[in-house]
Amino acid sequence: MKRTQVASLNPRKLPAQVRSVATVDAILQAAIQVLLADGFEKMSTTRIAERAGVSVGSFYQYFPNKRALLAALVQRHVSEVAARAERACQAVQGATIREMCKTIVNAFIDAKTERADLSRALYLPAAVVGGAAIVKAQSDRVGNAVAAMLQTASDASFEQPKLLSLVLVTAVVGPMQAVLEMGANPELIARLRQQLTALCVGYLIEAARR
Amino acid sequence: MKRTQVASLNPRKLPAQVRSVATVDAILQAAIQVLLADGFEKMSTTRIAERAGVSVGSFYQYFPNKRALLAALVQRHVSEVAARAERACQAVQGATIREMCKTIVNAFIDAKTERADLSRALYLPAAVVGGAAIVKAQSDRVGNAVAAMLQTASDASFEQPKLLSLVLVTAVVGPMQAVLEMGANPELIARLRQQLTALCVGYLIEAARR
Amino acid sequence: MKRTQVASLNPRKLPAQVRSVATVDAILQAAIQVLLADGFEKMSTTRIAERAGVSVGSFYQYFPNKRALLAALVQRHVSEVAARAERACQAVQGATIREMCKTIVNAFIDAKTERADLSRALYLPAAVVGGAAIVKAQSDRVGNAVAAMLQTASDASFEQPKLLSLVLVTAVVGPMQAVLEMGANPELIARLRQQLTALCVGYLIEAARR
Amino acid sequence: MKRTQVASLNPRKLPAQVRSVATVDAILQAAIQVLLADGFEKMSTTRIAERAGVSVGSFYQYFPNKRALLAALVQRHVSEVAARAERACQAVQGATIREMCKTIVNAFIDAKTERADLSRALYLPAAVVGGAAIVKAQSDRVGNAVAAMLQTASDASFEQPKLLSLVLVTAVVGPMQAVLEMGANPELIARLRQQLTALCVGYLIEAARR
DNA sequence: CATGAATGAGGTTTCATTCAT
DNA sequence: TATGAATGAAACCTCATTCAT
Repeated sequence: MKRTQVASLNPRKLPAQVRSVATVDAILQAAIQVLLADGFEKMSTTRIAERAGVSVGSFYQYFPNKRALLAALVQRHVSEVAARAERACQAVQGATIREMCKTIVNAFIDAKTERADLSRALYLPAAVVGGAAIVKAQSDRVGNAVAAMLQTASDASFEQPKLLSLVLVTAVVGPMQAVLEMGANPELIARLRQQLTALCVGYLIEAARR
Repeated sequence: MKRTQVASLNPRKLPAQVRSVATVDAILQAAIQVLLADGFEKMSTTRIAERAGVSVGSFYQYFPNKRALLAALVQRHVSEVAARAERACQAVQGATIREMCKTIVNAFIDAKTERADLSRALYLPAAVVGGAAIVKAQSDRVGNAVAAMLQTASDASFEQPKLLSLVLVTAVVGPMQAVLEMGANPELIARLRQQLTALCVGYLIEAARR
Repeated sequence: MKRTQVASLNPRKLPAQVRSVATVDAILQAAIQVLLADGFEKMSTTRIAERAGVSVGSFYQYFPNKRALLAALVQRHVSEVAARAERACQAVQGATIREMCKTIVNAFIDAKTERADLSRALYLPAAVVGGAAIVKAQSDRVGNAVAAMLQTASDASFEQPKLLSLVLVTAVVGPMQAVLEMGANPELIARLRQQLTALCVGYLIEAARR
Repeated sequence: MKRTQVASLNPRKLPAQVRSVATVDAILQAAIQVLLADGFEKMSTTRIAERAGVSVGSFYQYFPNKRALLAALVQRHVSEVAARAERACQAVQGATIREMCKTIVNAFIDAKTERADLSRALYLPAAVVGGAAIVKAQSDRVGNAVAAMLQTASDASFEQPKLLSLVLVTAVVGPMQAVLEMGANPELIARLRQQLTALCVGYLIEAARR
């Protein structure tokens, strides 16, 4: 992260050829491996390239700088989680509040626990890369999906669906992270599902009441 | 010729003389200034010492390494926020659930917004330093206080106060962070107070119901 | 934020391209120059790289750390002296004891005086780098050659050739070093040749007698 | 060994008072302890002072700089060994060559093995401090004693006793060091006594013959 | 396009030495 | 005299990035 920070984070060129796609993918995979195996501090461009089986030069053919790689990494992960949540939202249109909450909480927990290690490991890269923005974008995306879903609830209606969704989505992350940090044993996860559902349901009821 | 580096994060030497205390304090203050003004990446020990008006040598007289300083910084901040929350909890023993939630949410938001910039800026140091542990410790502390408070609620009783408190405390952080990230304008903060209170109240009611 | 340092003394990368070979060589030469001109204490990696006309980065591309360079330096020197002695031993197979002693003493003195300055200067690096091991290895090598040679002596036979050789080889170093330290004028060197030969011959006769 | 190297190596003041003597001694002892326990690289003035139970300031009251301490350390050790050898020489005036050699070799080996660890550990300090000079001085001292002894030999007479003594004294060190490095087990030491005696006797006979 | 040797600013940390108290 | 906080030059080493081949 030493020299210039000016360069944009967009990929330097669109991988038109098949080989390019493969290379980019190899680099991203290698980055994850290095991150998980050696930690963020040891995650150097050289090491990543080595692990990916390409030269550092090639690395810079596909990413303008290291930040861009980190951003891509975070982007990919976050947006996959978001996509899942989105799908879950669409699947329960028209259901009851409780049904809705149960569904998306489960989707979220499943997505997170499946790649719990990566999730934790990406914490630092996200922070470095200004992940807030990326996370924000995806949160909004999920927020929109949630808002849309809430509008269809069979047993309640809401006045400020946008704000509600934001709170809902961000509130759920903290407890999840905490439990992941505590070691994520199945029994604890199970209780977390109940509690997060209760958190969401309770909030929505309380918010709807006014 | 380098030397081995075991080095705990504990302070290298407890400041005995008056001069020492001043030095340590100057270093901590300078660290915060540098972090806020130049950002985490530029936060080098040299620069901190310079800003503090002491030599690098003095820095290392009191901190075994850079991590230790970061840890101290995070520790100080987090534990002050925790202390506030703790005091708020004790102040509303015996009140209603709604009263309790309103009080601690406000205390939390006040503590965070007062030093909003620092709060945001410490995010990355915390991540680097394994802040999870520090945050966990303080969360537990607040969690205990919250649990104790909940036991005295005049209008409800709870079966798993520990788990409830954990979820409560960690759930509140995300929305706060998100709003801080969005620029923390007063109007938004005001709405956040309502929503977080609703979140907590709703959760507690929902949890008590079973 | 430092990283752990395990780092063996083995070269970090084997120079493949022509350019690399030149770089490594330039570094080794520069190291010797700095050692001789400025002394061991002033022999920093920066200074060496500077003198070699390369960047510090290049230095660390080929040597994992400073110790490794020192080790390489000592290794090269010691093993060249050893090689010479070895060749001398093979050249006088079957001769008389006196002939043998004269030959290897001369070979040893020649090798040492030719690069007398380097020999003296490498004393400290060797000590720092645990040169004992390197020297030991090469001593053994010479010892073996000497032992083999002794077995072919036309006028004597020995019972413990290994032990004899060890003593012989190590005994010869001290007086040599002492004379080097005294300024190594030709007249003194000449007398040293006689005395060391006498030392060796006398020892062998005395040892054979039993 | 950082700053000025100009300052003399002589003690800054003669310890006139008893307390002073005790302090100097404590420092020297502490230095040895640190050297043996932590190694030369970790042997800092601060650590030595700490171990000695005095402040760094006091350290510099008694030694003008670190080199002076090292020099004193080496001096003390080497001169004690020399004194022993000297006494041994005087004790065998008028004896036969073989008797003489046996005696001084034993004296030397005894002195060295008694403090074998210290002997090895002082190797590096000696090199750093220009121990050559110190060792030279003591070697000369021993050389003189040996020369004087040789003059009284009952069964031989020598033409160049000074040169002979120098070679004798320095020749004996190498094998000793080698054996110490190999682990110094008693059986090996015993054989070393024989071999070194043979080395000396053989040399003297050979030298006397001409 | 790929390679990987080269770069060098800059980071962290040590430690001999001084001097105000 | 003793203390130990403070100093700061300088050492080692890393790693994102470039560019000649």
